[in-house]
Amino acid sequence: MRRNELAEIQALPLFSGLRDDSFESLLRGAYVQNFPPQIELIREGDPADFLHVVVEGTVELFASWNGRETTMATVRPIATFILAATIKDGPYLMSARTVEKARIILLPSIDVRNIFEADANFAKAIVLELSQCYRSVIKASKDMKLRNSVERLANYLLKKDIENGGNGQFDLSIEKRRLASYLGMTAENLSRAIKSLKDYGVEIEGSKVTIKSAETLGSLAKPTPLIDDPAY
Amino acid sequence: MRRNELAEIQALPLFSGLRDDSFESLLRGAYVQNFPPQIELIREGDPADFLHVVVEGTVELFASWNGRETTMATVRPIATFILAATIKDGPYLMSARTVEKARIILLPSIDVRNIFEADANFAKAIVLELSQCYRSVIKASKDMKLRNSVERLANYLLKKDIENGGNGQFDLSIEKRRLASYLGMTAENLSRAIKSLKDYGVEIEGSKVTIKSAETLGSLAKPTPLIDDPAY
DNA sequence: CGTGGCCTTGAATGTATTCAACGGGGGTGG
DNA sequence: CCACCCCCGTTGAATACATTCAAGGCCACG
Repeated sequence: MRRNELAEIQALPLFSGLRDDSFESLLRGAYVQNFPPQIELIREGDPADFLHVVVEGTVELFASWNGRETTMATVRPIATFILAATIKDGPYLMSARTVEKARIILLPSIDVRNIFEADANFAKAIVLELSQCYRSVIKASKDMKLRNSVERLANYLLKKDIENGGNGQFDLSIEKRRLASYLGMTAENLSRAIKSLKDYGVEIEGSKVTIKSAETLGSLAKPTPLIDDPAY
Repeated sequence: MRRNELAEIQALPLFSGLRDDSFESLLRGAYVQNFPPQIELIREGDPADFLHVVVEGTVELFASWNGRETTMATVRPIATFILAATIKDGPYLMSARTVEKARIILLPSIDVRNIFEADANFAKAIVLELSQCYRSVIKASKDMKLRNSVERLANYLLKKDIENGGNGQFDLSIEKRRLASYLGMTAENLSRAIKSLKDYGVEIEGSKVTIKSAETLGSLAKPTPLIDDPAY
């Protein structure tokens, strides 16, 4: 494990409050791995042997049933996934695969559970992390159920614009077919959604996005912190 | 508060491990209230002043945006809701209303947070409860995204059948319009879904449900613990 | 006996997916 | 260096799934 990564991990809210001995014993069984794109990391139904921490790259959580598949969430650095399964010692409810190449820390679930039992600070940190995860899923679910595809795209673009300085010009740093999946629609449908946003002053050429008026786009998107603010 | 309720509350996984002094101070600020049907208990966006525990009746969690509304979950005794908002001291992400008349315990969030800080056992119990809530939402989300309305109904009926002894005869103890909302569809659509299940040996007259062959219905429903088992 | 609510049914509409076809750009191999 | 090919993105048409709107039946209740 790289030295600066170690510091970075210890700085994570989830681990920052740990006693030194807890943190050490957690890392003793841990290892880091680099994965190429499109590798399946875990499969739903399997026992949750490791808590995963995404240090670099992007991971997609998805679920399948009866030959169908749907994207549930996207995890970017630095964040954990399948914490709940680890804690409950239950099976994964979702599968995960890398989207871009990714660097991931694997912490044996048994260690996580042991330290959770022994170190009250860790238990508290887990509560906060879990609350965050829970609320993220709720927000994603609201986005999916309450908005149609054009509205989801509009809100996504507004969010990205702000992340990139809010000057109405930024790069879509993601393949369109992945974006489509991320937004819960087909690639074809995304094409049409992009087209229909022209009326609201959105221009997308290749990966270059131009929003002529955030006001106008906002009148369609109607963003709200109760869905769109990750910190809420 | 009724005496037997107090015992019942203390028996909840969430509270059973508490130190006696913690439990007492938690109850000091608590109160119990009876609500008629269709009362709005909390509104999304409001600060999370109380942790709610449903002792009796049914509560629906729902979310709104831009004039639309969708049911997110249904809470039945004995369970808590909005634990995550309470812990994070954040705003509610969902609204809640009673469906049937309900008896609910209200625990001031500030007390919950204080005891969470002071009593490590409580922190652990909260982690388990939160994990449970999280996984429930994931399962509900999978049900919604991976299945169409007929399949959701089929799985619902199979589950209810088992709850009622699994003899293929039971009572739909819920209004159809509510069931429709619970299953994420309109009342009209539920009517049609019921009709289309006739081919699979399902007969619904009024509130009496008859499943001629759980096998046949199962071939359509394809239930899986990764979506349908609440204990998973 | 009337009335209101719940349920059902039909028709029209909307949203999104599927299937098929095509264009263009980047990379590879000749 | 160029031709080829593959993959991504786009577009159109057909289809699937679900909602909306309108109307009518049934039952319980006053």
